[in-house]
Parts: sequence; C-alpha cells; structure tokens
Amino acid sequence: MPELPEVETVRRGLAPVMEGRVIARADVNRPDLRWPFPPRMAERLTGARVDRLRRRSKYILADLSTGETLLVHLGMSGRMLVSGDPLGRFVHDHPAPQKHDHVVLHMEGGARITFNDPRRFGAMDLMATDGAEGHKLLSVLGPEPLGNDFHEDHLVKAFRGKMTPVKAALLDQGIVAGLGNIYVCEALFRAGIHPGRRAGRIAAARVAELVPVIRQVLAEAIAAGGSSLRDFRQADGELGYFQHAFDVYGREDEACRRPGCDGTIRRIVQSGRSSFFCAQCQR
DNA sequence: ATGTGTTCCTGTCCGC
DNA sequence: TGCGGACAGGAACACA
Repeated sequence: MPELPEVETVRRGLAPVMEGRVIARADVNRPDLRWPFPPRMAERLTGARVDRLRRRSKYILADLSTGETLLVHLGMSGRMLVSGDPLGRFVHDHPAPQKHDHVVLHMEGGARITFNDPRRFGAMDLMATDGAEGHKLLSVLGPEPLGNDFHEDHLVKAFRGKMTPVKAALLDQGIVAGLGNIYVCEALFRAGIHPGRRAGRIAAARVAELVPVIRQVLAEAIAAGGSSLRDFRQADGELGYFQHAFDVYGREDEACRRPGCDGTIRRIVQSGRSSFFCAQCQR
C-alpha cells in the first residue's frame, strides 16, 4: 500500500519521536518478514541514536550513530504505531499488544514505535551507512519523482521502444521510484492517457506532460497526509494510511469527475492488478 | 534484453 | 452463520 506519499507521511510522523533519540530496546518478535531479519538486529539497534530519518522511494532509512542504517519497508499492509510520546503529539498510553506486532522500538524518553504488518510483505535490514545506496534493494531504483533527476528527457528515454503498457512502465521502480497502483492510476487519469497504451508508442510531448502531473499528484497526496498528521493528539497514533480523495482509484462504475465528461470509470486487470480509468477521456 | 506470470501472507467483503 | 472466492496500497524472482 503505502506508496511514496504514505511513506513520506510516516517518515514525518516518526521523525519528531525518533531523530536525536536513542533506541533503548528493540523487541523483535519473529525471525523474519518477507526476508529474514539481519543477524543480531535487536542488539545492533539497542543503544543506537537515530541521527536522521530519510526516505528513498518507499523505503524509510534511519541513519544510526553506530555507522549503520536501518531500512524499513512497509510492504502492502505495514503500519507504524506511535505511543507514549512525551511531546504529547501522539497517544500517551501504550496500547495492548496486537496480533502482528512484529518489531517494537522503545525510545529513551518513553516513546514506543510498533511495526505491525499482517501480510508480512514488509522488510527490515541493516547496512553500513557508507555506501547504503549500493544496497541490493536501493541500487535498482530509478530517480525520485519529486527530485531533480526526474525530468522529461528521462521519462521519454525510459519509455522509448517499450512495448509494455504505460501502466506497467510507471509501476516499474527502475524507471521512476515510489509510484504504486493508486498514484499511477491517478496520474494517467490527469494526463488523459489510457493505462493500456504501449509506453513506447506515446508521443514524446504527452510523455513529457506526465512529469509535472506525477509531481502534482504526489505533492497533493503528501499535503493531505500532512494535514492528517496534525490530528494525531487525539487519534490513535497510527501512521501509514490516511483519507484521501481519488479521482479514479476504487471508483468503478462511478461518474468521471472531469468537468464536461459524462464517462464512467472502468476497471480492467493488467498483469494481475486493477487499473481504474475513464475510457471517455483517457486515450 | 524484455515482458509476463507466480509467489510470499492475512484479512475483509460479498454472494450464496 | 458459514463457506468459497475475489481482492487488497509491493516487488523479487522464475520463466518464455
């Protein structure tokens, strides 16, 4: 689930309770998620100060005072719960442990961060901070969609000659890193491009238009997530998902929202995943 | 080299 | 109320 905007929202929620603070204890309740945890993960986290929380694509990276970086991926169903936050920004009382609470970080000062992931498609790993970008999972990533390396030339070149549907091309993390099923659908809707169009057959000018559209869709979602963060004092402290209105995602059989369009949102399955679009205004 | 399908898990929802 | 099937925001991997 969590796509780039949700992961960024989680990072922003975690930063005030983690950055500059020491991990007093780490409870690791099982040996693995999608992959085995690194050897002695709990010991390697204990006593480490979190110097900085970063995000790369859908990965959260915590640079530690030990010279190591903790990598966290939320997979499809991963959530972070913050409790006991002394800043009073999140719920103060620690909730009872829940099923699928796989890792719990106890911060000095009282805050607690619980990683809960029913489907266990999430991941955690530890690596040397120096050269972290060479990590197997990070080295294959394309440019950040909100960064300077993501520009019209890049996307046009990446699409050139590709016979794969544009939907799949935008989901390809090596072309642009951080988009998932929801925001690809939303971006294609705004750009007026049918998800089944072959990437290499779209005119360069239309591909170029996708760049600002993708940026805009993501920026709006991050802003929506940020506004949901402000209410965490009385909320349950859960980070990872927030209410956001989509134009096409999840709106099968509903009316197209484009002014002047009387089309209906359709759902098709592409490589096993749902694509939502308006056949009237996406070509 | 590309493109496509399978796979890892649990939970929820919908029709019968 | 139970049961089966479809489906869910990811992405590595095996294959044609």
